[in-house]
Amino acid sequence: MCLPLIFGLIKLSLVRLMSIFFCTFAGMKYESKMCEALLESHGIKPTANRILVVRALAESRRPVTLSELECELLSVDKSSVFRVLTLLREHHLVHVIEDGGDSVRYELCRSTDGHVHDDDQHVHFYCEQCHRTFCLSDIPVPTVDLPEGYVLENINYMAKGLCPKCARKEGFY
Amino acid sequence: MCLPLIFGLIKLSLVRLMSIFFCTFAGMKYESKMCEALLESHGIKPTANRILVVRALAESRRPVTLSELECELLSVDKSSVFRVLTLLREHHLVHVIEDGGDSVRYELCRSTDGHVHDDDQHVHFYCEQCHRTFCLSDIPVPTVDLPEGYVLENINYMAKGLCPKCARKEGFY
DNA sequence: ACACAGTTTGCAACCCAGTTGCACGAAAAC
DNA sequence: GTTTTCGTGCAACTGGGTTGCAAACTGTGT
Repeated sequence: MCLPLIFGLIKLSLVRLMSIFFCTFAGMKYESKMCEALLESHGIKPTANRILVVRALAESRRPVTLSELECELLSVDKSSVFRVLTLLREHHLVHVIEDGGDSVRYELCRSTDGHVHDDDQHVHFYCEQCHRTFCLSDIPVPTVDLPEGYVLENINYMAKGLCPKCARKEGFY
Repeated sequence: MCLPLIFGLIKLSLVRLMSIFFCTFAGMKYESKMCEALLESHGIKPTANRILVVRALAESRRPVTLSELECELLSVDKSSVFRVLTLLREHHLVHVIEDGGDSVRYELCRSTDGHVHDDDQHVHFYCEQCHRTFCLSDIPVPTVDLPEGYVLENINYMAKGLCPKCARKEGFY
């Protein structure tokens, strides 16, 4: 499982320096600057780790788990990734989605105002065969009328079944 | 936390015998017989533990976690509860819902046919203040049109925010 | 009633994502 | 330059979930 043990051994600050180097290298610089700006606009000091985490989140097309981030960002310790994610969550820069797999997934909020409500709440799909979670970005979450008294904060809409690839494998089409 | 350590010490077969005794006592008998029938109708042999678990699920107005069941059914070991739940899930007698709390919750399916699709998929509400999960039984889950190729199995619709009681406490009303 | 095979159960141990305490190092404030 | 605060890595812990195994139970044939 992503060989954290092996790679853990070569988690040297060298790797970290390289990450920083690459950030300021060629086309990546802009990306990194954007992440920095994003962090600052949410009132978070843009440290190296935080930028890396935000960049990884921004670059991934799917919501990711803590351990996926850990594997991708070899230079950053799991606990640091966790703390960054917690911080981002508190500042409404990421939201979590639960797909019923073994761990929760994090996704960058696409909201423009960046505050309590996230105006990009879309439907997700969890494939019970390959255990991947898909963003159905153009399908907004349908709302319901809650009974009197409930105060809605957000909605987790998770459709489950077979993704197109697995459905084909199973002979559905 | 529900003192499992203390009570674990008095988990004697005496307790179990008493449970069985109470099941066949007065008004409880019918309840227990119903659970038995429910199990049998789904092709599951109705053992004492299974009946207890189903009964606990049936009696609870909210979806419950593994550990809640464990605390309630002192006579039954955690692993047995887990295995019963797994079995019930395989036979589509219970479904799981994820409220984003620390553990998943189990709920009896109200479907009449008892097969793959559950015709009682309703909305749930998770209170971020008191961490309770409510069944909004009369609100059916709204459906969406999935893109071509996806095969839908079921939907987890979890609204989050403040429950009426907590909303009042927070001065919303 | 008895032996036997298969099922169910409790116990203990394990797994692993998530979380926390702590001490070191970097950055900011003075 | 010194002090204070903040951020980080490391290691250990937590707790829900899961599994292996042996004992207890159930049902069947004799």
